[in-house]
Amino acid sequence: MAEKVKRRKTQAKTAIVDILKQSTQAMTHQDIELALDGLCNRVTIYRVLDRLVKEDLAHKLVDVDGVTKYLACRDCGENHLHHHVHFSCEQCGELTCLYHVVPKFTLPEGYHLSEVNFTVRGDCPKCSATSSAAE
Amino acid sequence: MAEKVKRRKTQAKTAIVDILKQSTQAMTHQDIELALDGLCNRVTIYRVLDRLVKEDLAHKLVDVDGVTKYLACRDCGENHLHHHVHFSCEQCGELTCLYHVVPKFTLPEGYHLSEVNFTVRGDCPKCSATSSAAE
DNA sequence: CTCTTAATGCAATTGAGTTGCAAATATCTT
DNA sequence: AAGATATTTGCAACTCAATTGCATTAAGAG
Ligand SMILES: [Mn+2]
Ligand SMILES: [Mn+2]
Ligand SMILES: [Zn+2]
Ligand SMILES: [Zn+2]
Repeated sequence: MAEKVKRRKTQAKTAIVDILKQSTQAMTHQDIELALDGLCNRVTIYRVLDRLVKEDLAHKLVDVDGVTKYLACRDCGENHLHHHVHFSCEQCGELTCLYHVVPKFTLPEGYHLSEVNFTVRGDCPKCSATSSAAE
Repeated sequence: MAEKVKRRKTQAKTAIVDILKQSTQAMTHQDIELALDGLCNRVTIYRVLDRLVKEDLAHKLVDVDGVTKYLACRDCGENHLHHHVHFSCEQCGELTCLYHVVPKFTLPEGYHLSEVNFTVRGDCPKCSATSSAAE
């Protein structure tokens, strides 16, 4: 029943994967478009990103403010679950994975977990350093 | 420096607060519009909701899929922090607060927390019950 | 009741994301 | 290498949530 689609290695896909891999933080569609500098069409970026997510090469995250961002899949293991915390900086706006911060919790009876999205907002080390220095 | 704005008690605001308070789950703008049944303009709903959030009478949440939802503020204490888990059902789509589920975690040095958004996706008790009964 | 200003309605606009379709191109087959 | 085939792309048009400007309405203070 599962349609087997033969993926192709294209210029746009290669470029986008490279850009995502080079970034330490999650990127918006717009970030990527800017980085690509006209290499391909806006729509193509959306479509490539969709494919990357399907192929488990990238993750699609929604930030606390509703902004959709993409992240290269690194060492996520089998299921590509993000059990760790994502940190969203209120000052510089960057969204990063805190791979080592894995919250502990227990769901009540009857709830069945399939995915987790734990985002913490605040000031990142960089920004809290500069803002406290300014005082 | 803080602008003191004198809020007014209007028909739209009262109705929207009532609707939010009666709901056990977070509601979208559309849900609210439907419940209001033409009582006021679409834009007014957006503006009232913004005000309610500013006045700490409601919370604005973004679901895992990017859908914005609103929730009446109940016993949130002083700072209105949602340290508990929000559960988002993949089947019925409802988003609810699991007030008793508060994850434990520790941020690394240098990170300063101001807000938390922890959403768990999966099947709610209602939906997991009916789907296992169907097998 | 009168005055001030917050709140509303309406029409137009923005911006992210999607869709249909024809043209381009990656990959497979001879 | 050339041809066949299905994927990928570009473009234009579209959808849908949310925002904005502005004239009008209506809280609520005095
Ligand atoms: Mn992954
Ligand atoms: Mn609250
Ligand atoms: Zn920062
Ligand atoms: Zn459910």
